[in-house]
Amino acid sequence: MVIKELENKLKEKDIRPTAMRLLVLEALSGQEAAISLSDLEKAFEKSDRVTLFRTLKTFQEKGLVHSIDDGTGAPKYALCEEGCECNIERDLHVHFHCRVCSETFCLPKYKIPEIDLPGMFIGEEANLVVKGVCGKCAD
Amino acid sequence: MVIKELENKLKEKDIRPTAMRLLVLEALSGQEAAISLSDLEKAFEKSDRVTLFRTLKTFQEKGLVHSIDDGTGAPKYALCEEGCECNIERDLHVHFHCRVCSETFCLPKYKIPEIDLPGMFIGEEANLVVKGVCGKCAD
DNA sequence: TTAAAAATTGCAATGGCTGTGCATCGGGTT
DNA sequence: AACCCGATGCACAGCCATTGCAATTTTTAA
Repeated sequence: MVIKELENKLKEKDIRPTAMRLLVLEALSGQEAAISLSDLEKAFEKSDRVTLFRTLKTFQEKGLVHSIDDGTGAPKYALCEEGCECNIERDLHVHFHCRVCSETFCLPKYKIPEIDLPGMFIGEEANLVVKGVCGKCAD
Repeated sequence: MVIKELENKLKEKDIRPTAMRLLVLEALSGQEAAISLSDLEKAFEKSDRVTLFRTLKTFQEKGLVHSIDDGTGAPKYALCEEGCECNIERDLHVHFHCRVCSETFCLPKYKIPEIDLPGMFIGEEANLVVKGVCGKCAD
């Protein structure tokens, strides 16, 4: 049963599986692209914005999702992949933002290259967003 | 005379040199780090936020400054350097954001490496922000 | 030099977004 | 069953970019 799988996914991360959270997790699972809080709100018209906000916050704290700042002003959220180390170390993978459909994709296979900074700077994390046109919008 | 230099800088970029603009340009010139609209507003308490906003927008359109999204929610602005091609092609250089003093620096010598994207993605520009601690705050 | 036109500026206000305080609800525990 | 604690929903505050409009300043033209 699919609901069971979602439940387990939450329990694995030490998140109490409420109805709301199962729905949000399901929505995130069905998405290829990262989604913003507003996107979620549109998908769940019946629910409160703040609840969704806090749900995402909880997911993030527990390491179930990571947030992406793609420069649109609104953070986007995506499920962490198997090997996602976004909460352990720096978030290393590249994100792609399509200027046509405004969707943002994780490119987990593409890591951010090391940057040799000038001596006085100590780098801790890095965020690389490539903008352009995605496959769906290119045709 | 210094004012003359600032004036020329504006005229070069086809910007009409008003008092406001000269002051903003002067403020930008004196800064090593990139500054936000709010920073500017604090420096010019007598002037209106919207005017400063539009001044920066004009500067940006004319290629005098470029804006940086360092993930703090508020865009920051920095003067374009000699070889800055931010409006011609993609903005290639790296920015550094200090989590202690919240300042953002341009690292014009550090270019964003080319990323080989999966076939369906067409990259047009890229934004790389490294976060950490700057020299002033490291001590 | 003066009048008209255009650009700039300042004020008021809007809309989008994150985030907080507080009361309520519901599920789990004793 | 009574209790407790976390989750939820509502109201609201705060920050930011952005627009409309009127007043002012600067440029252009006569």
